[in-house]
Amino acid sequence: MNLKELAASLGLSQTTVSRALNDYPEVSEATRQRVKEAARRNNYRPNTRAKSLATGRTMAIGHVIPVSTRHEIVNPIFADFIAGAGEVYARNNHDLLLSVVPDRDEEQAYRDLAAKGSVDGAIVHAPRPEDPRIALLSRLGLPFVVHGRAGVGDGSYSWVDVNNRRAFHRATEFLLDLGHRRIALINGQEAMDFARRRREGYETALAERGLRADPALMRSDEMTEFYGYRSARQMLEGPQPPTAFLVSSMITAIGVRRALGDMGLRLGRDVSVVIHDDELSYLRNGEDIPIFTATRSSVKQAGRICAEILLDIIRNPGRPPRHVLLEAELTVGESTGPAPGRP
Amino acid sequence: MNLKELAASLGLSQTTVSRALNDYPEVSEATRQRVKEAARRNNYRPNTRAKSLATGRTMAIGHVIPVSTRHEIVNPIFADFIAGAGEVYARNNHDLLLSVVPDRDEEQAYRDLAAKGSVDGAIVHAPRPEDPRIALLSRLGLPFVVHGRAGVGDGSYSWVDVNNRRAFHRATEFLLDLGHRRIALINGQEAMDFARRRREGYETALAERGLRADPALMRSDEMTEFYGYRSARQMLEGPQPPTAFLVSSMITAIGVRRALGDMGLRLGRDVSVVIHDDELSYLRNGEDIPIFTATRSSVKQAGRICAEILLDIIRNPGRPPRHVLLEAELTVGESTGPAPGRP
DNA sequence: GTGAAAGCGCTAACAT
DNA sequence: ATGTTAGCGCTTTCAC
Repeated sequence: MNLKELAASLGLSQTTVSRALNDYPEVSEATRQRVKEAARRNNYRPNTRAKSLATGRTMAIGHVIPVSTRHEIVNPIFADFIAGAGEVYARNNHDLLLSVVPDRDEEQAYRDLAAKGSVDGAIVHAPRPEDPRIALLSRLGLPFVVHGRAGVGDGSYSWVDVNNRRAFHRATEFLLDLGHRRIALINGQEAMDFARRRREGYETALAERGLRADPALMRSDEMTEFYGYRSARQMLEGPQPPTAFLVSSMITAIGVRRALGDMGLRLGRDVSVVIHDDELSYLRNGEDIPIFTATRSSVKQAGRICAEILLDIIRNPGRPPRHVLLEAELTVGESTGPAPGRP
Repeated sequence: MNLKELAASLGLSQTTVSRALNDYPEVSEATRQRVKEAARRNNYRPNTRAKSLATGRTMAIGHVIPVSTRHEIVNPIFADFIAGAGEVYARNNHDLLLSVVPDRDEEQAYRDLAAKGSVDGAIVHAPRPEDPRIALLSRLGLPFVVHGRAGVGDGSYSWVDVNNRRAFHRATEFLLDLGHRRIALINGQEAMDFARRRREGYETALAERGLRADPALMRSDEMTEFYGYRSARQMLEGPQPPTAFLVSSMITAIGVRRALGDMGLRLGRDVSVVIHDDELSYLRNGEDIPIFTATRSSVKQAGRICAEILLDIIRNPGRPPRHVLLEAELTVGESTGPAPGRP
């Protein structure tokens, strides 16, 4: 059923029906009721294409998900973020347009979104330092919000990020307080902004206690299970093994734990592990994770906030950019132990 | 730049330009070249809204992702499936419209997609037995493909599924061949079609060797890590512990492995674990998983196939429904061992 | 308070 | 081979 038919069935003009449905004040209350009731009865929904053509607003937001040409697997972060954002869109009658593109032609994807006029705004995922997409979107005049930061010119656009620096700072402090002195950092690729910040937090916390980060205890790579396993084994078999690990992702932490298992080491007795990740609520029930910061649910929250800011920007252009820094929760589980040989 | 402006800049009518760009045969080759070149230069993209209004085709596919009202986390399966489907859409110039809805009003979401005319077809995720969405979509006349099966009337619509029955049948046989007799099944909720099929495969394989499934070794629940931990501990502490586990998801398997670790049991020596899951390529590098069937990448493949079938249905209405049953790969890792006390 | 008519950007039937 | 025109379903002036 379309507007024309609905109007005909009511003996009214399309105009009046449209106005009634869109809550224009000049329609009489009686008419409005009658129209709305009929619309409900007929499960009438205005055709979004026609509506957006007429209004110039698409009521849709674009998300561009880069998929690695090297891996089959998609980062589950995207799923949670999008779930959060999708919630907000649904509440605000917006659609979510998802473009899955090989990571090399991400830019063209944004260019297309703008040129085809299919969205009112876009979300930028996984920004890299000096990310060209940001300049591009500014140039195109397409409203956008970044999940994370690109490092430079962060003040000129809106972003929502987790306070990675502080999360790792606090986690490191926590381990230091337990008496640990040799704390390993198994980090993500430093090409990613968040990994750089995590390292800074870690190094700063050490420095504040007069300690220097030991390069032998630091790794930076793509966060796979095997990377965690390999790194942990190498370090633990080294001359001065760590007594604690800071790990950047759950899947990598699983690898670390496998290494511990293979070497007969036990969490909370021989070694402590801290994980910063956004997937951990998966494991939470089990309570076997000594400490962790941030959860995948906080990513969902980031998705919600990004979406809300973007919708706000679209509704109120010209406002100054907004920045939200989410604090990661630091949770301490039962099996966290002091450094071996300490009280 | 829109069609009008492009046409004006070329001194041609909109019609000719439109025809040239859409490869209509009646345009002269010279004109076509000239038009296409100008379009390229100006980064012209037809406005999708206008186009779909004019053609009646939206060139968009809807995916409805139900999010549990109980959990924050989104099943990563969706992400991989959508990545696969998205690839196909991109190749075929289709958009992907994602609706994130609370699992209780999924049906309304499909109803809306149809009424708002925002998509040409839809994918049905995670079908349940006698899923009402299937009847609904048939009634609405919206083309659709189901990822999985709803159990009854499977012949009447198109679906793509993994052969869960056979996967579990083979995995069980494999363990039986290793000498295992007490094989535990830690399954998903039987409200899900795939879980039922997995159990059938398991039971059949046992029956074929004259064994009966022991209810004490079977569990069915939502697949969390703690569920795996709890189930494994209970069984292993019971009077007749299992020597092998068939586990329905990676995260649950992590729980099982934690239980083994806590009890001082080792994989491939004391216990074997088989995992059927779609997330396992995560762990694959590490090669510590004795056996597994299907991988998350096969879900991506399922996404591709679903998308291709759907596009085909849209292009060629009235063809008989198509059914694709993907065989799960069965991979055997190094640490798979014979049943304890056997050669 | 309601309606007629124009127009959003495109395609497609109908000229020529 | 190219152009004119109508129309997709809606919103939005403008008129009454």
